[in-house]
Amino acid sequence: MLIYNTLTRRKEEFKPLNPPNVTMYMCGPTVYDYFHIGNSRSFIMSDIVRRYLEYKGYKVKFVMNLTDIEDRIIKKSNEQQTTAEAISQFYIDAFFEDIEKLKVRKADFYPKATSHVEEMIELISDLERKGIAYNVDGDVFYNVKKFDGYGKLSGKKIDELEAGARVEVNEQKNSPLDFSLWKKAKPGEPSWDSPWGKGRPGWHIECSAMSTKHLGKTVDIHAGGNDLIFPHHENEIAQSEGVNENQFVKYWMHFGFLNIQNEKMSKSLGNFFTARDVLARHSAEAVRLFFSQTHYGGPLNFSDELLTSAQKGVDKIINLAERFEESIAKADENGIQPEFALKNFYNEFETVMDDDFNTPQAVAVIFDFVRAANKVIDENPNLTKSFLLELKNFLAKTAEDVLGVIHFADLRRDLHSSLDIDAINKMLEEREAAKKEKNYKLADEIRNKLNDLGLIIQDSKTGPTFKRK
RNA sequence: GGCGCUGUACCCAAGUGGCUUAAGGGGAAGCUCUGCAAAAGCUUUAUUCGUCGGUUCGAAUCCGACCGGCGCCUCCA
Repeated sequence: MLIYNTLTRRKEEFKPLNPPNVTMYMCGPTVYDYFHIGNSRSFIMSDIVRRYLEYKGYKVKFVMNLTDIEDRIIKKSNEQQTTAEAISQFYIDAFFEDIEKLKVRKADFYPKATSHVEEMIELISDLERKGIAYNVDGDVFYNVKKFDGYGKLSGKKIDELEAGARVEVNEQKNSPLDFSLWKKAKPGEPSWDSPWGKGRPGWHIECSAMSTKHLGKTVDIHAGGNDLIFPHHENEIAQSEGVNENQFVKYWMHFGFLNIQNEKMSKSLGNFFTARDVLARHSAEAVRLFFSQTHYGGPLNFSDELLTSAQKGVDKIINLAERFEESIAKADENGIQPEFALKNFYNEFETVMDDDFNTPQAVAVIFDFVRAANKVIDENPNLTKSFLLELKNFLAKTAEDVLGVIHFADLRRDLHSSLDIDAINKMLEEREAAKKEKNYKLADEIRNKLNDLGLIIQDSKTGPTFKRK
């Protein structure tokens, strides 16, 4: 399978270090606020990458960091007159709630920055010993010129960056490009003891330290949003490879932005919706299908209309899933087992996903399957149970397990929770009777009543069925 | 200024040299089924891929120029 590697700007054959094991590190949230729907794109797409690797038989160890010490957290804690810890814990809880609602699978481990200060100090000390880091009165900086490969990920050259001159001027730094490894404590800030005095770690150092500690010196995949390429990931490479001679990351993956009216959605521009706001209006499945319908690397515009269209697509898949559930319940092994190119659908799905996770084409394969499956059910009233189960399994393995755009367990729950099935069946029988007497007025009245209960009635050759609106 | 992404139907979007005289979803229109609906199926909806040139037997796909949109270079998924 091929993965586009930001480092080489090419699609490369994916060869993990120790197959079938795969190590994957994803840059997680800074927990100073609820995350927005743009952030969700990275979380969901990395989730899909991880799920597909598992589909392929890899054993993935997936680690996502939680940045729980950072300027914005400190600022908020001062504003609210509480501790940084209280702020970060509040938003960590919120993060897990939202991630669960988005049906993003939990990482194997969520290391917190504040639990790894010791490891970060060690790493900074190593850099200092090697003459790469320098201490200026309690602030420690990374000397960018001491690392030959600086700029290799983002394609930047040190000279040009300096010419750019948008870098903040800090008299203490040797060069404006040098970045903070350790920040000297200011009054009222949380701090830790270190060889350089009280202070707190810089932002970039945490990922180097935690990735190495939990996944080893070389990680197979390191992922994050496009905006992390520079400086964050560039600096991670400088830190980790400055200390360890071996390669820090084999495959760098970066996710495109979610835009609003062609502008990047971001907190600073104020043009964002939180994930929880969006999930109040749309299903997680619609959000996931919406993201899956475009390639992970490019930009994508967000709007409620687009999510509504995605929901229509989800409904189409759900409809088929419900047909499966109903027909499987009724079916046995006395029936027809027609020709069906199931193997081709699997092959197609894998071929396109193997090509750098081409989820839009994978979605297309699923919709092709939906049409073909509907057709075979239409044309054959008595299919065998095993045949139907095989078809259902395709949806379960692709649409559910990999893309997460449908969930069979939710279907059953939706149908059977908080509904008086007996009463509904009784109303349906009355309606059938009315229909037989051609008392359509009464039949429609009953249907309207069921509509008011939130049910959609569908007549079919085998009798009426119902589903939730 | 440097680096990178991007322009395909009414909307979203895949495809990066012949398998595609362009997938899939939404929308729209017609038909089948239906008491009517709904669902599903079938059919139709880009001779054309920002513009202009070039390379090639052959280009949406390669090259050049131009026009337009966006991002990073500062915290940001």
